[in-house]
Amino acid sequence: MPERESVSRAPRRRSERARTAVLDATAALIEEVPYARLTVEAIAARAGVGKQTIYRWWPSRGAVVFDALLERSGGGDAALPDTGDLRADLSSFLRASAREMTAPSTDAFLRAVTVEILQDEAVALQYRQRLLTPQRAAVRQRLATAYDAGLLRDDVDLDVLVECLVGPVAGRWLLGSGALDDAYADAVVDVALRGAIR
Amino acid sequence: MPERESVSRAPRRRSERARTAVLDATAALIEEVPYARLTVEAIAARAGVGKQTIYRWWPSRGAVVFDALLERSGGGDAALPDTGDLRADLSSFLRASAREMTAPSTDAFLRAVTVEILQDEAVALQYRQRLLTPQRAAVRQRLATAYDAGLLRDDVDLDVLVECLVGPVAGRWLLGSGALDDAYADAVVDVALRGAIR
Amino acid sequence: MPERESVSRAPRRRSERARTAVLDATAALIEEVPYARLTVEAIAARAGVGKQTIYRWWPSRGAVVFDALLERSGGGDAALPDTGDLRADLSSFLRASAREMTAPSTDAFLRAVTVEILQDEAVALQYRQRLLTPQRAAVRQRLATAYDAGLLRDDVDLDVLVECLVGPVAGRWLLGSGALDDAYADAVVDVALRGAIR
Amino acid sequence: MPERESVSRAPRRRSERARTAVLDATAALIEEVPYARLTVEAIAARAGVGKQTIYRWWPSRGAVVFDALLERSGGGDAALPDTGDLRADLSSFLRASAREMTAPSTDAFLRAVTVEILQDEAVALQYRQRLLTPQRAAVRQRLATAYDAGLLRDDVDLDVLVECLVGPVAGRWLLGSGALDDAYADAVVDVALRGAIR
DNA sequence: CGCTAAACGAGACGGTACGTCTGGTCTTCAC
DNA sequence: GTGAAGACCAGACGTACCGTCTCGTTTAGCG
Repeated sequence: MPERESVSRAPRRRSERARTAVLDATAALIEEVPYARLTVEAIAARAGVGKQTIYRWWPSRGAVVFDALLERSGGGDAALPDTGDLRADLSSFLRASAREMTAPSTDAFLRAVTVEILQDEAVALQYRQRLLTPQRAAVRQRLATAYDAGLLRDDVDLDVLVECLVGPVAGRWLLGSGALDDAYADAVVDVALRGAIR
Repeated sequence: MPERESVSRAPRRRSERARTAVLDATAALIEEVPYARLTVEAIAARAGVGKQTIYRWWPSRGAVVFDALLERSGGGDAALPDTGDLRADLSSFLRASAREMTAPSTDAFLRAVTVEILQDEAVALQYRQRLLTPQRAAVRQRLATAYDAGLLRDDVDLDVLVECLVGPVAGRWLLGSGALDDAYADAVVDVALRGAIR
Repeated sequence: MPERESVSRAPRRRSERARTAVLDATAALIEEVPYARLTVEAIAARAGVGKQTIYRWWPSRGAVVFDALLERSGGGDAALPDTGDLRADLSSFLRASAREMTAPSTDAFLRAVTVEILQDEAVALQYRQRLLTPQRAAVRQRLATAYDAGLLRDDVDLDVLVECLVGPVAGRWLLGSGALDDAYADAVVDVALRGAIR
Repeated sequence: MPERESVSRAPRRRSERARTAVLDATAALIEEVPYARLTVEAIAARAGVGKQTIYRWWPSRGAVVFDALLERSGGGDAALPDTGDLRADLSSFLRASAREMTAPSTDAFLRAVTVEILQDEAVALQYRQRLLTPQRAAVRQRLATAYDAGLLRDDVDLDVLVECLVGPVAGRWLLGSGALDDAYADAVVDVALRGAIR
């Protein structure tokens, strides 16, 4: 079992101090400056680190940013609670997601990572594997429970259902096409769930 | 009624030749080079135009790219056809959208514009007003017809319904989390529509 | 006999107002901004004239500057006074020249024109013909009078003598290698004249 | 005793290779293109150096050009030979100077530096200190020897005498007002010296 | 416990592109 | 039909960062 997993290369005699300083500086700067102006030099300066130390361990700015997001999200693979009330569980999850996404700090981070995802397939892959998949698996798990309990239609595709819940919220966040509030979260749950329950 | 509306500034004695050359060059380059390496200098060179001519009429690279997309999308406010079969109409729309998004040319353009949307609220606003809103209005119109015909539940929010159709598809495109094929389009229509019909 | 002579092209139906405005603006700007930053655009703007009007009548910035100097110097071909005292006449001439050259306004103008002379043979030629030669002729004339009166050695070359008077003063102005005061003017006259008188 | 002194800033961990390449490229270009079209970019390109490397160590194009001249002139503080014949020594010095100034390569360099001297007092100061003063001191030294030997008049100012020798030659070079040949050099020596000897 | 190799901070380097400024030309419109 | 206004193509300006490459200086692990 590898001790550290990330987009950065394998450490040999790596300074944990430097690594942490870089990721912290990155997190701080992401919230302070527009992402287009977030430079590796600024990260290095803020972290009190040589540029080479960054380029030694990360292949690109995007990788640093992604690692910073990883560090921040921790495991993130917390399963959805199961109160027995599917609609309520989904609603509280989607409400929490929406709330989180609109927090300035998360918003800035997410924008940065999304920009990288759009331009670098390697980051996109990492994002899917290490953040997206676990998150969706958690939702899917809750739905699977309901499915096994016979609450959902036989012909429903759980993966599609997950995306029908998460997609609209992500869309609003990305495009700013409307308020990302509890009401919206619930409305999405309503539509998706009504289309799935037996 | 203004003759030309875009994110570029109001023209005074502007060269249409230069304007067109810039947008064409931009469209061509977007498909040829990774967006991160699409430079204003390259656009100017390709267009046979001075850099100043670009900076005179557009505030940023993002604005040029957005204008190029506008030019490309033309009106784009084509209404959805109404064959009387709501499910079929939505399905064919979503299938077409998915197919369009995966075309390399559109994909590259969309990635570029999305990157700008994420980093420049002015572009995001323009995108919403001039592309997103008309497109969604078209879908909404088709749904409204069905609603008026009493096919949909009384309590359904048409705007949310639109997003439940479009959001998941956009999500897959953005994150590459699965195939963007006809089957997926239909599955989304199934879930969304089953949750909306009376 | 041409009506106007200068480095500018031949007039056809030229606006005297524009011509004067350009030369005045040039003179004003030469004193206000470092010559390296004196742009044709600035002259045009200051003169309330289109750039094309300048380029239509003058081949280069240097030509404008030179014309402005011409306008300023007027004829300039005033002969040296002849009080009968050669040394006194030369001294007062050289003193006046030195004083003139150190006046900020003349200094700036002279620097500008010298820069052009160094880089544009056409300007250099015009300068020699229209300003330098008349000035030196005036000095030479005074020396010739003395020569004819038998005051100077037979073998003296009057042209060289003129340059031995003017050269050192010009050198000090150009290089700032010492004070350009009356004492220096007199000292130069002393050396040159003592080497020339019988 | 500092190892290198110039208008460039103090080196810290400067690349001698880059420094030399820049000065060599500058020297080459000065002879090839009119000074007005000598750009920093061209120097950088020719030297195989980044523009920033030039701007890091020199404050302006003029400073680079001056440094290139310094490099070229080497010490330059060679004393005048003393054959015992003052007139001959001065004559050969002035003839050599005149010949040197008319060599295309030196001429181009000198024009460039003079343009800078006229527009940048910092360059003018450096020129006086590092090139003009040593050169004049050499001439003055030869004159002083003659003075101490009682060959010159008591009341002669050696500095003025130096300028009466050098000034006319410089004037002809600057203005192109006549041939810069041996005859002229001798004529100037004649006038100046005849005005100075006892 | 001292050697040695690496990782480190610093920052110069060759480059690329930025956004601005100006040169000189060409076009439009008012007088 | 000239001249002001100013857009146009071109290209240099001086700056900001890129990613690479020395520099000496820690620092960690092995021998």
